[in-house]
Amino acid sequence: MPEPRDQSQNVPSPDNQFSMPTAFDPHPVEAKWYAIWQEAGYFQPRAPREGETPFVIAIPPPNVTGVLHLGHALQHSIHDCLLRYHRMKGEPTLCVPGTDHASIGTQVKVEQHLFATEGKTRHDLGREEFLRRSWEWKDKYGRTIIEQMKSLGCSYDWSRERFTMDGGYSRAVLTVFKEWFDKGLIYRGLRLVNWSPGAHSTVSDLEIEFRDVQSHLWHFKYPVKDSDRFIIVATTRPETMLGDTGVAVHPDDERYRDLIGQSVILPLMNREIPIVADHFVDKEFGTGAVKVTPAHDPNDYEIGQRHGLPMISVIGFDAKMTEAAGAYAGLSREEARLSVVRDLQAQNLVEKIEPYSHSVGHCSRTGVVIEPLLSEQWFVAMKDLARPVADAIRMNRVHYHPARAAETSLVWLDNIRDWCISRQLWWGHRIPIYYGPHGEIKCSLEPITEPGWTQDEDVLDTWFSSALWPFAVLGWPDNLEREWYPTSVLITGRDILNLWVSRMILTSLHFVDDIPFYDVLVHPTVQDVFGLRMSKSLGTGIDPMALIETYGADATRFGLLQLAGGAQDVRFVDQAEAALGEEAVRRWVKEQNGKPLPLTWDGKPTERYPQMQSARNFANKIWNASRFVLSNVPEEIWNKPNGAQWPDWDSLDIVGQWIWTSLGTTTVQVELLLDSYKFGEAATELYKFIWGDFCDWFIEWAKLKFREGETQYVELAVCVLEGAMRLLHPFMPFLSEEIWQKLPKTANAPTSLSIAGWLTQDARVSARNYMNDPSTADFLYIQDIIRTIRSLRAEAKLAHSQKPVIVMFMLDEQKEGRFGLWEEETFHIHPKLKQNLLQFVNLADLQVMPIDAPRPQNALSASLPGVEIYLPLEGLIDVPRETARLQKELDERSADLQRVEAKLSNPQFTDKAPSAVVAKEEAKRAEITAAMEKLRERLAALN
RNA sequence: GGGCGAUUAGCUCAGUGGGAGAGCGCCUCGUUCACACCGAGGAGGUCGCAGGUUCGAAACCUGCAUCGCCCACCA
Repeated sequence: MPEPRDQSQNVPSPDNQFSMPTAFDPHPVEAKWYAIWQEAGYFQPRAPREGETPFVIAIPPPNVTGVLHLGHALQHSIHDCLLRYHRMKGEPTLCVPGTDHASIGTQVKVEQHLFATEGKTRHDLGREEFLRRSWEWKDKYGRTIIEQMKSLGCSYDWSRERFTMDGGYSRAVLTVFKEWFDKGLIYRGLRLVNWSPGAHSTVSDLEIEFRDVQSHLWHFKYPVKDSDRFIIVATTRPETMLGDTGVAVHPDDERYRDLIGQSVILPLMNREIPIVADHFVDKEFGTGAVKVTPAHDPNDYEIGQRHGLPMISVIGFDAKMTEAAGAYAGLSREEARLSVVRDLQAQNLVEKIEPYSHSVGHCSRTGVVIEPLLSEQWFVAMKDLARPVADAIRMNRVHYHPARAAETSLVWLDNIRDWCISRQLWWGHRIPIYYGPHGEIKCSLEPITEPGWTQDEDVLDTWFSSALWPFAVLGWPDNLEREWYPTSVLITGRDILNLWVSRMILTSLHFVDDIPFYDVLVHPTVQDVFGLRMSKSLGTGIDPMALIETYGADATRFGLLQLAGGAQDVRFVDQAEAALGEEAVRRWVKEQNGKPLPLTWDGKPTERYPQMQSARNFANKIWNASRFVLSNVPEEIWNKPNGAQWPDWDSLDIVGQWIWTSLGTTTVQVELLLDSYKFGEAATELYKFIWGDFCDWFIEWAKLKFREGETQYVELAVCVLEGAMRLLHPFMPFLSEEIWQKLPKTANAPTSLSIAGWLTQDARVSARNYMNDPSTADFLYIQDIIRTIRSLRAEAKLAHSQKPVIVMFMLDEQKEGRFGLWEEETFHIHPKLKQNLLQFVNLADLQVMPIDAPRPQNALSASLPGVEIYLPLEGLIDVPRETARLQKELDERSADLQRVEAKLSNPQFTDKAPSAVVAKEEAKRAEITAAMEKLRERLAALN
C-alpha cells in the first residue's frame, strides 16, 4: 500500500513551501505518482450499479514487438484523457489493456534475430523449438510498449492485461473458427493470394508496400496461329509469359476484332492459347493487347475466370520457376526474366523495350517482391456476415467521429470480398482443422491425437483474432461481463477502419448479438513538418520516449492533445527537419528507403520540437504559479482542519468574482469539448484559463491582496488552483497530482486527485452568480482600460520608476450598473479599487472626469467605447510621431466607416438583411463616428 | 483511376453567412519581491486561383491548381 498522506493536519512543511525548485522537474514526480496510483489500485474500477452506464475502453492492442510511436502516443493520450475525465466524474471506468501477438510481424523479427545470431532458419529449429523461442522473444520484448504506456501515465487496469494468444483468448478464437466452419462460412479454396517469398507466407493487403520501381515495358510478338500475323503484347514481367494461357483485347478494338476467337502460339512454350475479348483491357495502354497469366496476376486471374482459361503456376512458393516452366525450371524470377527476354530476342520476337516506371508490391516485413500465387487457402465467406454490419452503421447504432469515416467502411462492406485467413506461418493461432487417414476433414477445439490424424500446418491471420478483441477480453466465450459491454468508444487511426474496426463489429454482431462499442473515434494521422506520413521505415519517425525524456510526460501528452483537433491530419514540427529542408528530406527518403534521416540539432534540446516546448513551458508556468500561491498560504490556513474554503461571494472584489466565474465557465467548456472529443480545443481552453486568466491577471492582482494580508484572498487563490488542477488532471496527471497534494485540504480529502472527483458545485457556483450579477463582466472592461494605459506608457517611453497621472473622460452611462467599480452615490471610482489599480498599473493618480470636461494639453491619448484616456506629459511630446499614430488610427476608422456607410446606404441591405443586423451596423456607425470625432479633436489639440 | 480531406500571419492551426483570430516565432522595452521555461508593448494576412449564389462570402456552389490520406492498382 502507498504511504497514506498525513491527514491529521495541514502543515506548512518545508515540502510545501521551500523545497519547490524554481523549475518543474517532471521525472521524479512521474515515477513517484505512477507507482503510488498503481499500487493503490486506483485504475481498477468498482462494479457498475444497476442502471449505471460505465465508461469502458478496450485499447487497440499494439504488437508485442512494438515500441511506442508518435501515433500511439497520441492515441494513448486521448485514451487516458477520457478515462481520467470519466473516472473523476464518478463513473465506473474500465480500461482493458493488452498486446497482439502480431503473427507475421513477430515471426519475421524472431527469424531475423535467429539468422543474425545463430545463422539458422526456423526450419533448422523445427516448429516446436521455434515457437518456444518466439514465446521467449515475446516475454522479453513484449513488455516494452506496456512500460512505455505507463511512462505516459496511462491509467489502465493492468490486472486485466490480455494477450491475443493467452489461454482464454485462444479459446475464443477456436470457438469462432469452429462455429463459422460448422455453419459453412469457412471454406477452403484455390485462390490467387499475395505470397511473400521472404516470409514464406501469404500476407494481407495491409502488409504490402507499393514502391515505385524503374523498370521496362517489354513488347513481345506472339504469332497468330495459321497466319503470318503477330499480336504484340506489352508486359512488365516477361518471366510470367511462360504461364500465359490467353491473350486479351478490348471487344471494341477495331485493330483486333477479327482476331477474337482465334489463337496464338505462345513462343518458347509452343502452346496454343486463345485470344479473348474482355472489357478490362484498356485500348489506349501499350498495344491494347494483354497477355493473360491467371496464376500470377490478380487481374489476369479475373479475366481467366471469366473466360475459363486454365491456370498454370510457373513460379513456386520458393520464388523459383516450377517444372511447368519447362526449360526455365529452377531459375529465380530475375534469372528467368533475363533468359526469356534473351531467348525471345534470339527468335526476333521482341518488338521493343521501353523504359518504364511503375509501382511494385513489396512485403512490408521482409522487403521481398510479392508474388501473386495460386494456393489452397482457408476463407471466410463475408457477404452474409457483412450485411448486418452495414445495417448497424447505417442505422447509427455505431457513431463515427467524424461521421464521414463511416462512409469508408460502408464502401468496403458493400463491396466485400471473401477473407483469406490462413497464413503459412508458425507463430499464431494454428488452424483447428485435422485431416484423417482416409481424407476426412474435421474441425475440433481439442487436439485429435488418434494415429493417422494430422493438424493443418497453417495459422490464422492476425486480424482474425484481433476481430474478437472487445468481447474476448471481457470473458467471452466463457462468461461475457455484460456490465462492461458494449464498450464506450474505440479510438483508432483511419488506416485500419476496415481491416479491424468493421470486422470487430461483424464478429460482435454475430457472436454477442450486440455492437462492440457505441462510438468510433478516428484520431488524426501525425505527419512530419512537411506533411508526409510519419513512418519509421521512411526514416521520419520521432520517438515519443525521447519527448518524454526531454519535456516530461505531462507536456508530451498536453502537446499532443493540443494537436488533436478532429480527424484532420496534423503536422509535428521538428526544427531539425525544417532546417534540413523539404527537398533534402524527400530526396533522402526516396533514395535511402528505411535509413534514418541525417538530422543534427545543435540548439537546446527543448527547442527542437516547438509544439512540445510550448507545453513544457505551460507545465512550468503552472508549477511556478502554484509555488507562489503556496508560499503565501499563512499559518492560520494550514492549521484549519478543513483547509482553504471558498470565501463569501459578496465579500470578494471584482477580480475575485471574475476569476471564480472564469473557473466555472471554463469547467463547462471543458466538459462540452471533451464530451464531443474536441481535445485540442479543450486543452486550449485550459491553457487560456490558467495562463491567460489565472496567472496574467488574477495572480498579479492577488499579489497586492496578499501583501495587504487578505487571508480570504489566499483561500480563494487556493480554491481556484485546486479546481484548476482537477480540470487539468486528465491532460497532465502527474503535475496536477503533485500540486494538488501540496494544497491545504480537508482532513477527509481523498488520497489522490485521480479519484478525487470532478469539480464541486462550490467551484462552479460562480457561473450562477455571474448570471445574477453581470457586474463581474466589468473586469473585462477594466482589462481593456489597463491595456490601453500600458500601451500609452510604452508609447511615451516612460521608465518603470516614472509614475504618471492618467485622466479618463467618461460617459456617465458607462458607469451605471457597475457598482463593483463605482461608488453608488458619487459615481467616483471605488477608493479601494482605485488604490489597487494605481499599484497595478504603476500610476501616481487615476482621475475620472465628465465627458465634456476640457482635455489636457501635451498629452498622449487613446479611446475606448465610452471613455477617452489621456496621459499628460510634462515634457515635450513627439508631435509628428503622435500625429502619425493618431492619423493612422483615423484612417483605419475612416475605412471602417466607409464600409458601414456603404452597407447602410444600400437599400437592398436595409430591406433584406435581418433588422438585428441592420441595427448592429447602425450602432457601429454611431460608435465609429464618435470615435473619429474624438480622434480629430485630439489631432487638433496636438497641432 | 476512384473516394475523402486540406489550402487563413514566417510556422502550426482555430474560425460553417454579418466588423480577419490563437499559440509559437519576430521586433522594442523590462530582470529586488512565482516563473527569462518570464512580464509588458508592438509589427505582420488581396483567407490558393477563377467564376457563381447572396443585400452581404474566409465560410455555400462550380471549375482549376497544389498538397495529403484511404481504396483499387495500369498490363
